[in-house]
Amino acid sequence: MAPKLDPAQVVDTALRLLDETGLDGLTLRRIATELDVKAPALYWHFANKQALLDAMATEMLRRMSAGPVTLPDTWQEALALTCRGLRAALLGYRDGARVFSGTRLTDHGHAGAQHALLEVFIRAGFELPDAVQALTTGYAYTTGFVIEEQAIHPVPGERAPGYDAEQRAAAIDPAYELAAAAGQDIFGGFDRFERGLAIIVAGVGTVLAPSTAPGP
Amino acid sequence: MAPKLDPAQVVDTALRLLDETGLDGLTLRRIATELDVKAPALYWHFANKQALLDAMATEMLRRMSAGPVTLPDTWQEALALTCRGLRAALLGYRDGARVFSGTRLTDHGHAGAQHALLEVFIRAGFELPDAVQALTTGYAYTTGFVIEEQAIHPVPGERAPGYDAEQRAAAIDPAYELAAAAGQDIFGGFDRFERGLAIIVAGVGTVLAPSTAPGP
DNA sequence: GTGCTCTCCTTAACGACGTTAAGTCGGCTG
DNA sequence: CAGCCGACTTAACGTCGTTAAGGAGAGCAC
Repeated sequence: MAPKLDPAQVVDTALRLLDETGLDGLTLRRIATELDVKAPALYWHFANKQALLDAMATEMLRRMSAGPVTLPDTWQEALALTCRGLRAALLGYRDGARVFSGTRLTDHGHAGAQHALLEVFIRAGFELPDAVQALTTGYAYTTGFVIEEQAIHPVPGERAPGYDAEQRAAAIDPAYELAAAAGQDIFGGFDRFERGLAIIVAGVGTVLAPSTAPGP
Repeated sequence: MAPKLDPAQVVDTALRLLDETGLDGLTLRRIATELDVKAPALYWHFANKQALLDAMATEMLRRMSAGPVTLPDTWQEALALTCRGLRAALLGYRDGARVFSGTRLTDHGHAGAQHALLEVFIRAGFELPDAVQALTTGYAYTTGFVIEEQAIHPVPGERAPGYDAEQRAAAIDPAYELAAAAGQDIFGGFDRFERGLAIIVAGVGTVLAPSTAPGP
């Protein structure tokens, strides 16, 4: 008999529901109902809920890597583009960063993209460990940033309660004016992500980059 | 009657249990049992479980800030020291980063430390928004790094299954040798955190730092 | 065509969780 | 002494992830 369910479709539906309900509201029963199936049916295709979450995270990344196949020539642009892409992929789903950081990837389909990216660095004269260091630093920054970002804006546009800058400033001991004023910048809207990214790219340039003259 | 429970003691016990059980195993019933009390008693002191988690995160930070009261003079050392301290605080508890990134702080006792830190930047000639940018970039990097770190090492020393470098290399398409080899560096033990921190400090230096000569 | 097996799903249920409602019981105040 | 209130217990609700047992239908054997 033609199976009513296939894993890819389950992941699809789960990702769609994630946007509606958030990670905490994403239950197996809800997913199953949406697929017109009872909850235990999911266990035929996934060992448990975590396995489904892993598959969801993998699919999120896959959709990101599916985008631009051509990388820029300079490692600076390649690194920045990758981090922007990762951020966009995580922001593309509600609680995307939390899902992503709580899972292990279930396949290595992203190895191709990773390889291509590393090649850009190698071609620029980086040693492999340095290239890896540059990448992982960018990844850590990006995931950390987006986790905080999504804690403030669970769904883009809305704003979680308790993150209001004025309210925060009022609660802080006035003696610490700097910390209070900082809230305006922390919660303010301008593009902190891009500036942080610029910091990291520049830092890689001074700490890790080989001499600008390519080797013989 | 002398209350059997006080909130600080509850937070204490919960943090201790967190190390034993991990975040997923940390239930209200378990915490209550440890305190020789029934679970609903906790609702007298905390509105719900999230409120307790918030208090735990706050206490984690408080213990961190309780440490070194004297900051270094240079912003470079101050930034690095703060990020190292944050990492140490998060690593100090099992799933510390996950607890921390999922919560909002319940008081602003850390405002003092934040103020002092910002002052170091201001004294070095930074504009406040730039100082905040430097800090938040370091924070995002640190939390992102530690979340990944604790996903691999749930409890320091042990290692979660599925994160073995050789196993990973074997699973990757051999055509992507760079990505496979990268695993050795990703999972390898040397100090990626410090190098990433150096990248960020250097990047702040080139992107944000004012001219080295202090203004009049 | 009957019977076997394998795949894929259902029904029923278990134990644990967060949380709420109602009750209890000591100590303090009038 | 009566009454209130703070702090906790007992009982229970609904939901969750997960497991066990069973059943319907397709494909093959003979």
